[in-house]
Amino acid sequence: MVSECLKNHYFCDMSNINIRALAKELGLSVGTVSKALRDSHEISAGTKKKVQDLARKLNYVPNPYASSLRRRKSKTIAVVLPEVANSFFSLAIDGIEAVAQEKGYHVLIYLTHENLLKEEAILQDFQSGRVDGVLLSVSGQTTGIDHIRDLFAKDMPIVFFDRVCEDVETTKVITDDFESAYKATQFLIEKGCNHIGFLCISPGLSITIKRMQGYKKALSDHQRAVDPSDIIICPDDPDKNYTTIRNALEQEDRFDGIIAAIEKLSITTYLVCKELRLSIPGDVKVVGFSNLSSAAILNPSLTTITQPAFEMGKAAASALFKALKKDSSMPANECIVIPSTLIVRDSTG
Amino acid sequence: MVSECLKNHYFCDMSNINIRALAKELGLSVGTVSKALRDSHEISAGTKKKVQDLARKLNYVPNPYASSLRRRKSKTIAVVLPEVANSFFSLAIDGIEAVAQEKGYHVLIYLTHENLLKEEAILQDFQSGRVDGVLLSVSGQTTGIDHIRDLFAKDMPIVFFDRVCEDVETTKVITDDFESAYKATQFLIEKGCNHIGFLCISPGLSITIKRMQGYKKALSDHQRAVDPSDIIICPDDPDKNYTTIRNALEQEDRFDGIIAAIEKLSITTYLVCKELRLSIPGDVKVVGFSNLSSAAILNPSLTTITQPAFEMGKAAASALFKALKKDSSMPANECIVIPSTLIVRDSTG
DNA sequence: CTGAAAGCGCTAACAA
DNA sequence: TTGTTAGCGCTTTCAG
Repeated sequence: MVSECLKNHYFCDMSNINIRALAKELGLSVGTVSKALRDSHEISAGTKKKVQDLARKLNYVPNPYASSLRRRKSKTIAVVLPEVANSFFSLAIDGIEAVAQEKGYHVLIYLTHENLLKEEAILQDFQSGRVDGVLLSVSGQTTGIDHIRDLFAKDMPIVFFDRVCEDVETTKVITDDFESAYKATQFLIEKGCNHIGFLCISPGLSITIKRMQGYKKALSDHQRAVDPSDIIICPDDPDKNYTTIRNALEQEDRFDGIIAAIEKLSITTYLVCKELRLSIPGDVKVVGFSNLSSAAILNPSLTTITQPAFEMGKAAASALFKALKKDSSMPANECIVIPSTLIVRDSTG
Repeated sequence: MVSECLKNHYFCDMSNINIRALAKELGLSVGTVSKALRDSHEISAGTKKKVQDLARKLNYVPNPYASSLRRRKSKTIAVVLPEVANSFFSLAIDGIEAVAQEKGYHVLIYLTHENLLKEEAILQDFQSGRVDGVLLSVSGQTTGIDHIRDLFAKDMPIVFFDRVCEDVETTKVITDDFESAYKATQFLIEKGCNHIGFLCISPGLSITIKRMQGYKKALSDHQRAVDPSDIIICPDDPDKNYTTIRNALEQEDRFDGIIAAIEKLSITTYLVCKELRLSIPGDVKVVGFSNLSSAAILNPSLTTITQPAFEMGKAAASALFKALKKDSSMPANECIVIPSTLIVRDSTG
């Protein structure tokens, strides 16, 4: 029977029910109760049941911070991203969260807004042991990797996804950026394009480099000259990149084919073409790296290289949890490649 | 000078530098160091400087869990959402994160996937004190609110945004759903529509109800009968809601105007119209509640009611932090309404 | 202004 | 199988 004392306590502030209260109530020690709650094999079935029943009855919820402090494990991972208002990252988060929820982990989210200083500050904080592992897609400004190495050197498991750093020896989940860009470029060549532009944003990013390489390789494999001025590096600002793309398309010898290496650049390209009354695909054919759910109903529908965002999120999270399980072991130094799909629609004729 | 002992320790595992190590090194007590680090007024400027300098030099990072355990504050908030692969919620997270980062708070993210059981489990966990406050946008299945009340009753500050529960006396950040739907409906009437359909998903949701009321009121204010069968409740499944909408548009007396109360239903409507060779806006005019960045380049461009998602996220987070600052006080029982904008484009002729 | 000491709630040796 | 105890690292009285 529940004592008066405890009852009152219970009605006053349920959240103050702790292991000690349960122990006192049952005439057991805190150690026994702790083990019973964790379903330890060294506790008798009867005791376990009594403890668990009372815990449920009193709505006992363990204090995660006490547990984390003691066990040096937080059951929490961090996801560090450039931004979230972007279909790729949104879907990736969905995938990550699905796996984390299944494993009973909590997910802290941090946005760098493509700012290296923020990224550094965020990773620095993880030295505190706030999280057990990190899923990271680096900012567009991230060239140096000291801040990542620092954290990694202290045995923090880090798994990269999409925007990776080759130089850190850990698991990286990526899509086949080189091949996709190659395929897209080749496709535009086959469709008769003679002057194919490559639009990108952060030129230092792994994905940008790979995509650019795929683009260049496809051109040279098809006996096309690679003109550096066909690679347009846009500023990461909606208005400015509108101007940049507009300038490019106002040239005498403008592109008749465009590869937009980033989702938002496809949209800007469409807007510029509308403004300049250039027909897609008549005057310019467009392929975009994109996960837009609305790609099919754009005007015209957009040919995309669609990345397996959800799967990449899941794969990254799974790789991290694999490392966390056999604890004190770091993620394998491997690259998991999940292929993208070229979905042909009307923007390429 | 740093002692040999500490030096070795330092090189082995930086993260094990704690307050005690700093204290020992400086010949101070842990209490003094703790206060110096928190810039307490009861510590001399000289001592503070010495402590802070050493902390920086040794790259000391405080253990957040020890601090949380002791202070019963986690400096962490939770964001509980139905999903994230959705432009509204993505933008809202951006807004929330911006405020949280500024205030030095951490953000845990949880997705309910529109599932009430998950929502209950997630909120139940918060009883542990894992977070200092909760930003919540309820699932489509959430009709009962006992799980929310339970948490709220234990003094957990909760701020609702977008999908709110009227019955919980706390801050709610919403947009003017009734007025927006009214405006959209009126606009379609003015454009000559005689048979306006209202497409929605979760009929129990505050936003759905308000939008539906706005739709009905506009109809009756313009002497139109409100036919319940003009309100189409779609299942929350891409394939099924395609079928539902298709059925509706295959009727003899099909709609000549549609209000899509949810972003994804606009996209489905477009796909169905394409399939059935119905012209937008010729045969059917469409207005969608949507934050799609691609709305302007759809075929045809989509007239939208665009919600101030980012601002709503910021406002909700700000309201929560306001309550957290003057601690032990709960968020005001008020409704912050941030208006949406009707952006007229080609889908309404 | 600084130090000593008592915990926050939980876990994990080690004893019994 | 259960109990005892010593902390995890930090904060916060209260004394000095």
